[in-house]
Amino acid sequence: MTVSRVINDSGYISQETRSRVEEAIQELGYIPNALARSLRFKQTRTIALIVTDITNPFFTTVARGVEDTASEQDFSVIFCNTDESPDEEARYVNVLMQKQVDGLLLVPAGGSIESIKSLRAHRLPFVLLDRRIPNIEVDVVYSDHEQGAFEIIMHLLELGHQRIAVLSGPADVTSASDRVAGYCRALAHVGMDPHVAPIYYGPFTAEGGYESAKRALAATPRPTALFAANNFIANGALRAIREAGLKLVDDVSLVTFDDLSDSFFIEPFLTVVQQPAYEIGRQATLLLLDRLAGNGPDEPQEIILPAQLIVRKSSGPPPCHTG
Amino acid sequence: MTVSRVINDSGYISQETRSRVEEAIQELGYIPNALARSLRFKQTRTIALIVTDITNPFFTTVARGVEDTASEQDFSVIFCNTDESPDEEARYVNVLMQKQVDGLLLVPAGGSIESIKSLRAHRLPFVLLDRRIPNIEVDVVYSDHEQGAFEIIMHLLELGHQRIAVLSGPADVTSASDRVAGYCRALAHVGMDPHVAPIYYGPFTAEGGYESAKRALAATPRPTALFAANNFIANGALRAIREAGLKLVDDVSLVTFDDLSDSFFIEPFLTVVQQPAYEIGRQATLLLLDRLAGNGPDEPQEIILPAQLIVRKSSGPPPCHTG
DNA sequence: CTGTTAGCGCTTTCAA
DNA sequence: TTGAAAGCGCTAACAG
Repeated sequence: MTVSRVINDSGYISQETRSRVEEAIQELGYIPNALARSLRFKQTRTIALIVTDITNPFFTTVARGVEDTASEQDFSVIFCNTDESPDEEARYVNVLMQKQVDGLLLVPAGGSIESIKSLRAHRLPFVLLDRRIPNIEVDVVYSDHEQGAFEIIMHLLELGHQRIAVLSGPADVTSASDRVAGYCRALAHVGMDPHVAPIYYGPFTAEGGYESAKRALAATPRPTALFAANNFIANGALRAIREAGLKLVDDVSLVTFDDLSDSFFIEPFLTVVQQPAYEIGRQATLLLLDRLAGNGPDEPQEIILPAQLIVRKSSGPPPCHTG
Repeated sequence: MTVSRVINDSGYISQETRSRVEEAIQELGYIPNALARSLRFKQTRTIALIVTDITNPFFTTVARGVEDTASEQDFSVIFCNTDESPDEEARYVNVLMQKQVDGLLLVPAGGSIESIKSLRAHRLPFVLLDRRIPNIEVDVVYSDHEQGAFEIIMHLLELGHQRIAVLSGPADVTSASDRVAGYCRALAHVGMDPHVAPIYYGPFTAEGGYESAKRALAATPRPTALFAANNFIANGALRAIREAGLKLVDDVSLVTFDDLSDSFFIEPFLTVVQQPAYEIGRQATLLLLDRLAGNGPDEPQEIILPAQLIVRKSSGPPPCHTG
C-alpha cells in the first residue's frame, strides 16, 4: 500500500492522499507490524542483556545503564538471568539468536565458552561485561578489578596489616581472579610473600562469604584483615565475624569490592572499592550499537574503567600494632 | 522445505531424509528464524515489563520473579524504565505493540491512563503491577498496602505514639494513597483524629523523604514518630533526623514500607512492612501467561498479597511517655 | 504521484 | 512421504 510511504514519509505523495491515509490510520488505530519490517530488513532494533542475576545491585545498575542507552537509540532490551549456569546461558543465547536480536551484552557464566563460540559462528555482534574470557579477543567492558584490589590492599598494608585473608569469588571468573592478582601485586609491592595467608575461593554469595570467613578466622595466627571479593561475601563475612565474637576493626578489619549501590545503605560504613556500574552498562551498549551501525572500531576493544577506593569505618590498624 | 517437518517433527518423514536434514542443519549451523515464525503465528513468545525504575530493589525483585516465571514457559521479557513519566510509558507501549509482544506487565506511572486505553483498544493483554488505576477494571497484582500500613501504625499506637507524621509518596499513586488510607484507618480504629498530624506528599525518593521529614520535624509540637512510605523516603528521613540533631527512637521513631530486599542490609534495624516482591512478579506473570494461553479467568483479577510487619530497632515508645 | 510485483523465512494445505 | 503454492505484513524497485 501507499500507507508505507506515509508512515516512513519517503517518496512522493500528494497532500490529499497523505491526509486520507493518516485519517484512516487514526480511525482504525493502525499500528505497523515491526515483525514484518524486521523480517525484511534483518534488523529488530532489539538487543539482549544476559547477566548472572539481575537482583545483584551491581548488575541492576549495569542494566539501567544499558536500557537508558539503548532506549536513546530506539533499541529495546531483553534481559536474562543465568545464575552462573553455562547451560542456561547457552539456552538463552540460542533463543535470542532465533529471535534475531541485533546484538548481545553478556556477563559470561563461569568458564563458559560454548556460547561465545556459537555467537561467533553466527556472526552475532556481542560485548562482554564485567568479565574477560582469557585468550579470546572480543569486545569487553569492565572496571579495573586488579588496580582496585591493589589500592585497597595497599590501604590495609599502610595501616600495618601483615596477614590479610582473601575471601574470593570463583577461581574461573576473571572479576574474581583479577582481584586476587591485585592483592598479590600489592603484597609483592611491599616485598611480602603473597602466600602468607591463604586465598579462599567460593561463590559470590553471602553463604559463600560466611563459609570462607569462618575458615579464615579459624586459622592461627588469625588474619588481622579480610578482603571480601564482593559485597555479598562481605555480608556473610560480617556474620561470621559477629558469630566468632570478634569486633570489627578492633579485632579484624573488613574491606570489600562494592557491588552494591551506595544509596542502598542508610549509613555506609564499609571501606570499599566502588565500581562504575552504570557507566559499564552505558559504555558497553554504546560500543555494541556502534558496531551494529557499522561505526565500530576495527579491533576488538577492551574498555577498562577505573574503580574508586572509598575509605570508611570498617578498616583500621591491626590489633596490638605499635606504631 | 521439508526442514520444517524435521524441526517440529510433525507429519510423516522417512528416517533417511530426517538424518540427511539433521546433518545439514549441523553443518550449516542452521538456526530457525523465529521472526518469520512469529509473523505467521502472530505470537512472539515475548512479553514486556514496564517499571518506573529497575534500580529500585523492589522492582528488581519483581523483575526477577517475572523473568524466572516467563522463562519457565519459554517466554522472553523486554524491560523498560519510565521514571514515572506517562509520556515515556506511552512511547514504550507503542513500540512494544509494534514489536508484537504477546502481553505486558505494567507499573503504571502516576495518573497515567492513556497507555491503558491504548492497550485496551488494541486488545493487548496486560496485567498491572503494584498500583491500581481507580475505576478501571483490569488485572492487577499488588501487596496489601492498606493493611500493611494499618498494622505498622497500630504498632506505633500501641507503643503510645500520639503524633505520627506520614511521609507519603505521590498522592496520585495508589501504592502511596493506599498506605495513607491504612494510616487513617488505624487512627480511626483507636478513636483518634487522622488529621492530628499532617501528611506530606512527595516523590518516592531519598530527596523527597528528606524534604518531607525536615518539614515534619519542624512542626510544633513535633511528631514522635515518622511513617515513611518507602525505603528511599526512609533513607532521606534518617538524614533529616540526624541533621536535626535528634536521636532515633529516643527522640523520634521511624518506620517504613520496605521496598528493599532484606539481604541488602548488613544489619537491618528499620521496623518495616515487607512486601512479597518476587511473588508479585511471579503471580502477575502466571496470570498474564494464563490469559495468553486462553486459560485465564473470565473476570479481571485483583490479586492482593499479604505484606508482613517486621518489628526491629527503629521503633520504640515516644519520649516522655509514662506508662 | 500511486499501484503492482516480489521476496524476507516460515508453515498450512493440497498435489504429486 | 515429499514438494509446490500461498500468505503472514512489510518495503524496494519498477510500471503505469
